[in-house]
Amino acid sequence: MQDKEKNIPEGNLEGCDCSGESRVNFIQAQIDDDLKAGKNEARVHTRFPPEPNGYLHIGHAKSICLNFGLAEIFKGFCNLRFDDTNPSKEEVEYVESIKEDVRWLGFDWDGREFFASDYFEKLYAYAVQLIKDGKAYVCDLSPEATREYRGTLKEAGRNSPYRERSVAENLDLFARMRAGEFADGSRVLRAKIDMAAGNMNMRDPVIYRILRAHHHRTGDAWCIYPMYDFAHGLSDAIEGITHSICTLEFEDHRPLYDWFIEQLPVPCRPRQIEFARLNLSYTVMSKRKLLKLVNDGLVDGWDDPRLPTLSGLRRRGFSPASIRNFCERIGVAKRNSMVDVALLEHAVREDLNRIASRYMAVLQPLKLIIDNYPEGQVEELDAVNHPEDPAAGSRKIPFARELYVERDDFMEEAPKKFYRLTPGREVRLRYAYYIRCEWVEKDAEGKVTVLHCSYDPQSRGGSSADGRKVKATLHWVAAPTAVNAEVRLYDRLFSEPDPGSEKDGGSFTEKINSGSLVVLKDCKLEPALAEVEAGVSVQFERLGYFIPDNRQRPLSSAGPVFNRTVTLRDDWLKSQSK
RNA sequence: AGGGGUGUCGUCAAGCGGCAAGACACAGGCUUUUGAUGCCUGCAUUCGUAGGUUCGAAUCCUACCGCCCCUGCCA
Repeated sequence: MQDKEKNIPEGNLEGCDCSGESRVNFIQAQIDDDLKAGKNEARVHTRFPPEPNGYLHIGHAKSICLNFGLAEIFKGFCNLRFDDTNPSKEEVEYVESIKEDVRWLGFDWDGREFFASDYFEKLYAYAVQLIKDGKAYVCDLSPEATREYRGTLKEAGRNSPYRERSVAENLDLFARMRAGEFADGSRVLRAKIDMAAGNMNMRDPVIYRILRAHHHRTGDAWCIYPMYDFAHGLSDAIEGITHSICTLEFEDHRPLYDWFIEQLPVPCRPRQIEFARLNLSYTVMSKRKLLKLVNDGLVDGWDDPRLPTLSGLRRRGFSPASIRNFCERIGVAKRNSMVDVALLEHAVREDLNRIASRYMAVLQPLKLIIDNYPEGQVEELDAVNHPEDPAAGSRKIPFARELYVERDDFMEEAPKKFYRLTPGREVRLRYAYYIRCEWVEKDAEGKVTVLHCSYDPQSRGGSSADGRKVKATLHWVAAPTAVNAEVRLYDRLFSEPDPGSEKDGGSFTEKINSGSLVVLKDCKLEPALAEVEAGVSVQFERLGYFIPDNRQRPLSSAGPVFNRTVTLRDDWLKSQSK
């Protein structure tokens, strides 16, 4: 480890958080090599290049953290560039949501906001240059014919009959394509490379197609649009990008990426490096599947708290820091893998445990009456807001003769390991008193409706005068001052680790976890919870982390609505399910 | 005539010829007015398999096996 640190160039040590706990990933190692070789003036400039055709998800977060992180580590820059070369799928709504999500995650592109469409004119000029150099030609083959001529994975393709058109004719035809003289799909501009290449991407790839669609930025100025392979690398070059980080499926495109850069007089020679995209267990990540869930009404929009979209995670209560930490921990490599959601859950708990104030809320209320407590009396008890952070201060909570406690905290016939409330047993009400269950009221079906208890006035605050111990501490809410609320309990959207795999035949929508959303309407909150501001995570003691739903109208008379981000770890529950 | 990748603990992931980091998960224990948090302990004699080179191999060589990606005028 000592030796390793010595190998890091002086200038990069500062600001590099490879000071011991985290190590360089393979991309950082490759960038180090490029820096040592003095490539691109020893600059590091990356970019995050989303196509504005959908919402960002946690897989994008991995890429965002990687690209912006690399720029920070190497003291370079990271651009935000929208890859908007296909107007038939892209919309402004998406560019806005993408910007909001990147900002929310905590990254700042500092004005370096670009669009591939900004370069349409330059890209067109590059294409003309290729034609002049005899490296591109206009092809009249239909889409079907093009496919047929391309050959198969095992057989070489055949040259297009239009491959040997003269430069003059190609120039004329390409200009007329732009001028709108030809129908959509009737002609394309193709790079002249090698129809026998083992790599399909090199079999004279299409670089411009005719497409009459309204573009969100250029309007109807163009009826021809560049393809990804042509536009992406050249946009990188135009922006002075040094390292173009993308996912594994583009590995096969790298020779083409390099080919365009080599053929044209570009200002910079970026290097494409691929890494494995993120797969998370118990969820789906593909845009197609997410879109289906949204369109089929299987979830409540793109920001449904069960979705791995950044807007969904935000609504669910995941903090930006927890997502960044998660992305840090999963690492970056080239092997396909599936990360356990438990790691994401761990990351939120870790962050929220640190920052969330504690409150008491009863989700499934069971009435509890303290028979020896003065009728009509209400007193204020002190409660700390955060047991590990004195600076968080304390608050008063009202206590009264009638309370609500959690249904799960009482069992008439308790198993040996259950040490919460049961007839005859004494437990502590957090920050309040020791109470003992004396008897229970039941309804006609035998369901317990009210717990009658006695309390020890000497135990005010939660500790007894004689020092006797009690095994359990329960959370509670005073009935007279309880705030009614709706609480939504979220769980993993799918019941299988890899719902996206189609190996078992079934559609992923059949694997939806029917218990992924449970809505509780008669929850009782301590008064202070009515004041929690939007976007602020809190802990309901002994239950989990919650956040006010961000779609609820502020003045709703129905009372607050909270979303459960994640439960607290629960060894008792765990031991029960075994 | 195919091309490109990749195989290290249940899940991620370091490792780059000198004797298998770390995290999550899991299992125990201590502390605790949250069965939370925190703390401690355990958890790969072995690196897809088989050969070879070497004093020494997860690291080098050879062969085999598995898995992923590629035949959009999508990105």
